[in-house]
Amino acid sequence: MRQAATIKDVGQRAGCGVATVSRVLNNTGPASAKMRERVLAAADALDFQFSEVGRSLQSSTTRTIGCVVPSIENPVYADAVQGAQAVFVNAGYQMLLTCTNYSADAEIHAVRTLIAKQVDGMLLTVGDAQNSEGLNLIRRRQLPHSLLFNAAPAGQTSWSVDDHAAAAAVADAFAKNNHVHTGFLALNFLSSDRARRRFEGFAERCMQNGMAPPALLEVDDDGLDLTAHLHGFLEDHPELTGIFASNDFLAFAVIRSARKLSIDVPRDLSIVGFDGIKVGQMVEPSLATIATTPRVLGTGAGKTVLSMIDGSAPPNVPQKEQTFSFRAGGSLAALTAESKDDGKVAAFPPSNDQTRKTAKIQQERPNEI
Amino acid sequence: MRQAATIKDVGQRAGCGVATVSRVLNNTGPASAKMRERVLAAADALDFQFSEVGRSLQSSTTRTIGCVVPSIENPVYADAVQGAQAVFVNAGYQMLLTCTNYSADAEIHAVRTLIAKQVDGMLLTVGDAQNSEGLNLIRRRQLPHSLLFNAAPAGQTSWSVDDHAAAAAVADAFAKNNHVHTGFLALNFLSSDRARRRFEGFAERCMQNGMAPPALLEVDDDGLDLTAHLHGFLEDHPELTGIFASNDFLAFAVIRSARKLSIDVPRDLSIVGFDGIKVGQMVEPSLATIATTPRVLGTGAGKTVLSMIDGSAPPNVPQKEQTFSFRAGGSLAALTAESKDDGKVAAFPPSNDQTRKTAKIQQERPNEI
DNA sequence: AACAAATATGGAAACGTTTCCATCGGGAGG
DNA sequence: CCTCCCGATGGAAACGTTTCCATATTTGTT
Repeated sequence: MRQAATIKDVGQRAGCGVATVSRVLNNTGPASAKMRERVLAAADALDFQFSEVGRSLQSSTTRTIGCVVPSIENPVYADAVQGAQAVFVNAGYQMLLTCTNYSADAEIHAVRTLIAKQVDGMLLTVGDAQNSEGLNLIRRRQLPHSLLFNAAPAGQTSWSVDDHAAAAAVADAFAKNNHVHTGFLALNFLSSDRARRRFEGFAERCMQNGMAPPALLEVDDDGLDLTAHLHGFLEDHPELTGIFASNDFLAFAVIRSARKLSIDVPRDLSIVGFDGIKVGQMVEPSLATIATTPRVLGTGAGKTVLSMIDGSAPPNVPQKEQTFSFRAGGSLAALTAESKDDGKVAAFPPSNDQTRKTAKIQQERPNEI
Repeated sequence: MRQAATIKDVGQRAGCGVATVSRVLNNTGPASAKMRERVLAAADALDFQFSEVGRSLQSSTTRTIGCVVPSIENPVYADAVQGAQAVFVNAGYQMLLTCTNYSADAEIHAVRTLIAKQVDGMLLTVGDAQNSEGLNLIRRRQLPHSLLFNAAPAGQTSWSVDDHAAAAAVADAFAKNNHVHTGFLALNFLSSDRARRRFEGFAERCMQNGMAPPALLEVDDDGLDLTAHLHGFLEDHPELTGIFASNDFLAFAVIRSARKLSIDVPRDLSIVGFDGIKVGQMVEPSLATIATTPRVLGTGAGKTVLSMIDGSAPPNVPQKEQTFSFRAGGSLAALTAESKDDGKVAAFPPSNDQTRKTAKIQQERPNEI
């Protein structure tokens, strides 16, 4: 039993040729009743299962789809991946998953390996869709694929959030609440075209709304403690009343750092996130954010790939405007006319002193109950 | 270029046999300088890549490892899976991922498919390790594998949190804070041996600590609104001062529902979670919980499987006691002697009556912010 | 009863590799 | 100059399937 049984073993035990075994077990072609029974019995006795690799070789199809995403620690990707995976199993496909950790090297390496493994299709989120070696390889090979969370280059299908428009909606939300001086906070700004699109959309609409151009704060470390960064940022830009974080985790990190710095959210500083992860609605203050539907995107992209494989009609990608919605939350508050006028001063009114002291103490013993 | 080139095509173009091509491209066996050059050129011109399925058939090895987990929407699994995946790529393996959504059917189906795909090993979190059809199949086939987040049956390796002891630590934390009447909240209680072990460990230690046996609240729907459940639960058990939620999301959901019911956390009700997801430390109040290290478990389990495959020495599994640690947080507060004495009355002092009324009203409009 | 037609069955090729083995050529040592 | 060896090379088998084709067996029709 150590070595798995092959179709040959079954044939031998059933006293017939391999062709017959194949026909019986696959229910393809004719077979007499007794033969059928003998084969079934033999297969059962030997715990026989067809080897997919033998099949793949002969059919030049692997019923496997490759999936490449930056990281599933981010629930946005996790949800999308899980949605796609569900679509795949339903259609009898398995999913080979690779996380690149936002590394272009890992990306191209993953694509190469998946191509060598002869995946029937591919689902991927690349760092930069305009300039991805892996993506080029896939195109050259004409492998069925769909992009996910990347803006589609002309004539390509892609399931993604309209980052540009969504970021513009954030600018509008700030404007509606009388904010003028805002900042944009990004992680992996260089290795992610998504963060860049969000910044562009945000900055553009800020201008259109007559707001100041947003200040850009880029952080590179993955640790969650932004306190020092935030402190420096606010010192450099004392007029800031709101920060747009390029994802919800970053937004949470800012809120926490603000708390440590005795800056009240939203009274002293408003925060808006991006993605709409579910904990955002469970905490106090709730997080104002762009709500997205990663699962929908994942299943859609999965179905697209499958349709390219079997030639069926692809699902319709959602209208750009339907890929997101602004979700109000307690972390974004309106600036009063007064505080709007003199900005920073209003942000730290005298009555705050008590608060600040308490906060300092907490900062020194952060893990205390 | 539509059909990928094979080694035969390369041989033809280079004017040599396939054996030579194989030797040159794999750097195995001798070859003259000119031959080497011609083969390399041909391979390059044809964009040649070896087909892994051909290789797999001949080597009866796929360099693929199967991974079966309930869901990567839970960051605990997501982290573990990503950790394992990183270990695998490093060793030149790819990972086939399947999420079962806590379904036993999906579990056995996934295992079967992965076996048919001839994975070299398997990493899995099953619903019930004592009674898993898939696990039995794997054992019968003597496939290298490791469990993850399941308690190991005798003599088996498993990378998991000591749920029992961790839950006991929660009971201790409640005891230290003078709580006597607690509840245990679980999702998927029936389909997850983890939740059951946590309940047992918790209940046992509660007894040992002279506390009341914990009340069990089981919810089955996946929606995040527990308000109605919580309300009913507290009505049935008015003496409750603390709730142990079997994971952090559930804990957040309880806190949110409590907020809707105008029950202050931690003053009126203490909450402790399980898992230690990172947002828990970013919110206010911070979440008291059992901190775990899913990534460590994932990488460990991954390495274990690899070691079983190549026969090398397996990594040491951590001591049971080192698989978790209690993390204090603002959601767990000490009961004052007074409130401890007369329980319920103190938890809902007269001044709270107003509160309770408000709560009822809010309950009728559960999704309001 | 004999023959046609249909049904059952097995042999063998093909899919893309690796690897064993045989062959072929040439240089060194006698 | 003849052997002996060693490096370079190609042929072919094997891995586990499916499927085409040929053959053998049954059934049905006159």
